[in-house]
Amino acid sequence: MPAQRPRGVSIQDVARAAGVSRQTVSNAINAPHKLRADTLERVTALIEEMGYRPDQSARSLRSGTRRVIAYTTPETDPDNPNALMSGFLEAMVAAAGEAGYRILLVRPRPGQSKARALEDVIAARTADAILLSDVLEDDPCVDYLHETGFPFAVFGRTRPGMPQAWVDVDSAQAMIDMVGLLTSHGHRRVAYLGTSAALPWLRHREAGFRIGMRRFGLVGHEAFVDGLDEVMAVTRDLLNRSPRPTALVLDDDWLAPGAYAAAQAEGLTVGVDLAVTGFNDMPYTRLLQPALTTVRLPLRRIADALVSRLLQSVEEGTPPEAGLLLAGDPVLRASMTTVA
Amino acid sequence: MPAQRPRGVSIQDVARAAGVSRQTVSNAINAPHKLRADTLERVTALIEEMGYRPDQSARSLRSGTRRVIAYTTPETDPDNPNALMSGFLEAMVAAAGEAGYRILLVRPRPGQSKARALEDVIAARTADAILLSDVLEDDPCVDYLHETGFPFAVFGRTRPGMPQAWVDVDSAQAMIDMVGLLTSHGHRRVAYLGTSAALPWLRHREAGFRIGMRRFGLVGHEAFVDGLDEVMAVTRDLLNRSPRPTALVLDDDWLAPGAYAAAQAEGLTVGVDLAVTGFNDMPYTRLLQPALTTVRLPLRRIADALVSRLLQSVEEGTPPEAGLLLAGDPVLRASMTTVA
DNA sequence: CTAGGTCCTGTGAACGTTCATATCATGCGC
DNA sequence: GCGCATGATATGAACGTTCACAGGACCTAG
Repeated sequence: MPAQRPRGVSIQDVARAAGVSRQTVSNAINAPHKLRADTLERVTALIEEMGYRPDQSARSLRSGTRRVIAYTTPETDPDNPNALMSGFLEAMVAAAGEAGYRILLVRPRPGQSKARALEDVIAARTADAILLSDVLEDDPCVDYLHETGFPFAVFGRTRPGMPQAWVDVDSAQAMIDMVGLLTSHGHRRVAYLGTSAALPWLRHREAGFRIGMRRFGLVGHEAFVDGLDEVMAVTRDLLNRSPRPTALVLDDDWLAPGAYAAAQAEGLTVGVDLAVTGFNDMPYTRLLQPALTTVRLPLRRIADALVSRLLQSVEEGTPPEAGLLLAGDPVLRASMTTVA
Repeated sequence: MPAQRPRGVSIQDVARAAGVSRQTVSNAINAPHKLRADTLERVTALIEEMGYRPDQSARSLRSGTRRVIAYTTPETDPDNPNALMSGFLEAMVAAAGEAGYRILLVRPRPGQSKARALEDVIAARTADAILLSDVLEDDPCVDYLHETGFPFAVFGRTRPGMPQAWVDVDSAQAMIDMVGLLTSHGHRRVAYLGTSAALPWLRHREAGFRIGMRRFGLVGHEAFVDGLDEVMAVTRDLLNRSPRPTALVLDDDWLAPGAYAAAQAEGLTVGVDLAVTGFNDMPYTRLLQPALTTVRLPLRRIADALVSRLLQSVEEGTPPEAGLLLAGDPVLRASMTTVA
């Protein structure tokens, strides 16, 4: 038998203690301007003293608002761990917190689809809005949320027919900028090592690289790996193509340790004979020797934008008109080199 | 003015449609055995068809149970990013989910103490239980939760006077085992590179290393670094002490990239001339060249144990009698060497 | 002194569920 | 056929809050 946990201080208790009505106490919290200064002070003092906080469930039931954002955590692939998630969540918790919202982590039960898990969240009125990340081009979750009209936002992008409630990094531009950065350091022969997974953001980076190469008139090759094991071999091969590259652009930081080792195996010293750049600014990139030049995602700005879009959808009932692209910040570290 | 979101299907709607009472619908969900087979079938079919889910707030308000575990996310120090958090959270979400609970992320508002944030959670009846991690020896949060008697559990350890509702990795034993592993690979001279931060788990690892060294009769030196910048210099110095070590034990994976570079600077090849071991099995350790031998934390078992302890506290009202130490799994990778 | 406004505060109802309990039907033994 | 137990379903109340509105105090102008 579950132990009966004593209920806490209720609004009625405070009202009685203060000699006012429930509504007055409620107003002290939700609409302080409606109270006379002395009453307000007396009531708030008592609220503080008695440790009263409105019961979240009761408040939600009555007002219909939960002050909760549900986030469906993406399944992490052990082969390509989403080390980003930690930082992204951190930023989201902070941004949501400042707006008075909390993040609830939701995961489909075993055998349950992600869309079904969202259906539960909506039907059980667990959250006011839903946050998605790592969505694919034709993600069924987006379609489902679009149909229901439930407020949501996406870290990533949604396709044209869908609500444009998304915020993303301008990966293509960041790559163009990275090529520009290499150009300004004298590089002319730049190779690209990518991941072959069919993820939209990887394709954006690839496209950006190509645009940058054309724009700055550089030459180079591209190669793609399918898993960790291939990194060494493919990178060594890439470094041996002619013209031999002076810089190696990676589409993700996770390729860096392998690339460093491949360079060393080829007798090249990263940061001296070869420049290497990454993408994402994962925590460990600063630990590498030499530290990796990469693109930092503006996680806090992304989170702020997502929260403001979510709140707009919740409060006004209309999703944002257009997506928002935020610039990535290139971080120059020791893996960059200058070519005479 | 906030748009009025239409309320969803209520228990009354289903009851009317099925021609039964509210209570019967409620029983179909919460106590199916109380219904006659045909009624149950009819009602559940209708529940499914109408997409009815009990309103979480109403249910919580009435029953007093939220099915939510609050987790106060530790502040991540940018200098020592807690890459572990991602994996731990993942495991917690999964473990809690299987028990029908969800994880709510809570963070103190700016200028608010962590204990105060917990007070809010408890007073507002936002969660049934609280999960803490990264607690220090005399963490005020633990004292506070102890006083209030609110159900909680800790990833880490609590000091003797406190409720022993904790689960932790037996870091000391893992270090002893690691020294044993090195011994079995023929190592006799082993150096220890630690982090000087005053964190309990680091001290457990250090103590374990010393016990292991004594037990296996090995010799070696210890050195500690205070920040990233010192790793190179301190490691090189350590490698030059006499007797020159054949293995280097790190107290955390994050030291590995620097240690690798230091070894290289000393003309040593990790995985050939020098064995290096880490702790935590962070995602990037597999990417290093050579891949790092390290200690994997049994995150899923930790999460399961934490959830079962939390539920015990919630349902029976009494915290567990004693803490639980789980063994870490040594992961043998290419950074290990064999000494003749 | 009173009408009419402006604040401020109080009261009943409602949100959707589950608890406690009542009612009803059914089956069984005698 | 009757009393009684058993199991299935229904009813009223309660959880703690906020909404909508009613009421009261106070002030000012006529």
